[in-house]
Amino acid sequence: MGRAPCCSKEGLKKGPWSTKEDLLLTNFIQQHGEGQWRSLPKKAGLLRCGKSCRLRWMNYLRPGIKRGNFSPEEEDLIVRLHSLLGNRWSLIAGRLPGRTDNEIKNYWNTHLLKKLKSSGIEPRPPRKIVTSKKKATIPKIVTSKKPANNSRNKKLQRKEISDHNQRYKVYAPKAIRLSSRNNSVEDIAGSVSSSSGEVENKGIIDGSSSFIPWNLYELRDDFCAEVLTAAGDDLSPQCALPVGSDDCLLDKVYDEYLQLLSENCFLEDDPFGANL
DNA sequence: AATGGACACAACCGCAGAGAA
DNA sequence: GTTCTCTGCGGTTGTGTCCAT
Repeated sequence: MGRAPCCSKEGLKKGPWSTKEDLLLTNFIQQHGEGQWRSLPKKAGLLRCGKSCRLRWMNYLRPGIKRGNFSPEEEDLIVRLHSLLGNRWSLIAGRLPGRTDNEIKNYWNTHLLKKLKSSGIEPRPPRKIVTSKKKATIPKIVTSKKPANNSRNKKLQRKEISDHNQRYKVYAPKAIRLSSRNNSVEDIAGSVSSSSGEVENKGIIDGSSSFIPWNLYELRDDFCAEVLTAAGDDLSPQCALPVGSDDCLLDKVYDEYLQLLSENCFLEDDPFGANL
């Protein structure tokens, strides 16, 4: 059974938002609050899909969104958190006051990755598992930055990737949903631990062998989760810093993080052995 | 001035978890 | 237990801008 589309796409506007649309959305949310995204566009008089409205609000219009250049402290924190958490952008964003996951993700992909690579650092790639215990090389499907702009090609490409993934059982950590409904750090730690266990049983392909500062890329997720849990570090957004909070909070997070690392992430010797 | 490639970032897409029906 | 809707996530794409030629 196919999934119903989030909304009827017919007659809906796509692409960049106009000032007028922004105003309509902002006014509506100020009056009625967030939520009910599906019905919101109609009520607010917008020709947009609810998903698009939500994204626009969350990433751009929401009060307290900090825009512009990332400070060196923020950069550093992102790199460190990424080394611990991987591409869990929402978690990382939760520790950076006023920054959105989308912004951090973009910044990582466009600036930080290059920066790290130019310094000879190869951030840990997404971890993959294989069914065979023997380590294998997974051929990569490379998608060009600007693929042919036709839907048939896109479909073919997706099918290709899907087939590829099925064949090689690419392990991509699931996104952990961060809502008011769930996601205590135990949930996160649990999910990380369990997935790591699976990885351990089935073997790991670890493409990262470059030197990484702070030794963090050598950490295994489960250990990191334990470290964070043991330190009482709740990575859930409930505990995240409020958007638009005082800048000194960033320093606080940073200090807290450094302290955490100094207490737990010594890693002079690899505590996990060399069998990763 | 025109052009084309690289880059940056906003926005879109598909997937999946959670809860309601 | 099943299906559906809402919501949130990460990955990917589209497009505007910059810059070198």
